[in-house]
Amino acid sequence: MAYRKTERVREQLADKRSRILGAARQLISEGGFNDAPMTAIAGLAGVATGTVYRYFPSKTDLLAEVVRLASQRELEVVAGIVMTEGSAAQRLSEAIAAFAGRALRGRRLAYALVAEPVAPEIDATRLKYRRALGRVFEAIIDQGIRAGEFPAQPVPAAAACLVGACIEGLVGPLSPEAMKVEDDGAALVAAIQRFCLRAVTAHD
Amino acid sequence: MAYRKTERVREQLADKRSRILGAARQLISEGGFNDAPMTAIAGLAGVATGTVYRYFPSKTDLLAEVVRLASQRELEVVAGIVMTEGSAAQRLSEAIAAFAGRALRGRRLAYALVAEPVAPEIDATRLKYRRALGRVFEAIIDQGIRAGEFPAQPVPAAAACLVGACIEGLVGPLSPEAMKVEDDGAALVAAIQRFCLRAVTAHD
DNA sequence: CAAAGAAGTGAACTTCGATTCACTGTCTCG
DNA sequence: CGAGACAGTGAATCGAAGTTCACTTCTTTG
Repeated sequence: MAYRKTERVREQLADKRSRILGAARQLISEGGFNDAPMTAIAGLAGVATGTVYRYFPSKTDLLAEVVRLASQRELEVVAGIVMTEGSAAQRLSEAIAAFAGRALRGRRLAYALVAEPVAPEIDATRLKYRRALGRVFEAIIDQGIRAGEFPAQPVPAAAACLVGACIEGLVGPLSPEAMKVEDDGAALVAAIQRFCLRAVTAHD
Repeated sequence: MAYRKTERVREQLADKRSRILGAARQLISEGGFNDAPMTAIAGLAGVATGTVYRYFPSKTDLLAEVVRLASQRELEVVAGIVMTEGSAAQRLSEAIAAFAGRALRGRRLAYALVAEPVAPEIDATRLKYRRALGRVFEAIIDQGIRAGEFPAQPVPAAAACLVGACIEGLVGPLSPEAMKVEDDGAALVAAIQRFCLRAVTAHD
């Protein structure tokens, strides 16, 4: 009589959930948040609109989850680098290269993740990610100062500036309008890298 | 028979136009774009909703004009500094201080101007302003390099990084959530200033 | 297999704010 | 003044999503 979910069903549900998330992510990657209405997401995922609401209480929740997952991934990559061996300068350099490089590869999504207009509630998730990225930079700067590699400096402010320099250095090329020009990604990343290193390593 | 606008009428019209712009600007300054629906703008300006459409073809146009005017003003201040006497480093320092200081004073508006979620069309206007700010920085860096003050460096990238550093260094404190904490504005501006100067003046 | 419970459906509903427009008020000029 | 033209009004309209829900389809269990 009672209906117990079997393991197979449980998997199908999890599957469908990630299909929906994947569809949303793809639409956002291609056309930004504006090109991801519920009907389109549902359509791409191969389910009816109503079904989406069995998995996510609202569109905001769904989008926030997409942002959270994508951001989390980026953060992990950068944070992983902080833990490696090497001088602070080296690791900072690598972290920036990783962040910028990945952003350049997945341009549209990166733009949505860091810069595109969205609802405040989703923006909060995005902001959290920025802060986390900031903390990663803070950690490296802190280590650099203590190791005598970097001069003393206000760490949170410097970290925020680093985040900003990376993002804006990319948002120019990232922004939808500018995306037509196929610029030299490697050179751009290198320029940003050097800019950031000079900023934290130089003495006033 | 014909109806020629007299000078007085012409003035009244221009007046009403700027009253509407002012109302929109005020609402945006207080609560961001979301707190500025047409009815509220019209109400604050003391006209009917329909009247607004005699002055602006659409809400987008109205908001874009507000952004344009506000941005223009900021740009003028910064650009004015480039033209003054003094070393490139000095002027860069002053330009940053002016930009950051003004932004900190008019926080909510500054946030709306640089970071708040908006319609793509308005975003384009905002982007234009960022680019213009970038060009100002480019000019200073260029002069610094030619004067031998700064080392050679990719100028557009460096300028973009400067813009980003300034904005992000502020958006942390600017963002609506963080606005409760009353931090030390002067210290923050000083930190950003030094960060930026180190970045452009130091040798690799 | 039949019943019960869960998942899926998508058309209809709701909301919300931009935009319109038929009408009224105001001004210029002969 | 009176006609013609412009300005102002705000309730009604419209459009665009997000969300709901009565109904269908599928899955499990006795």
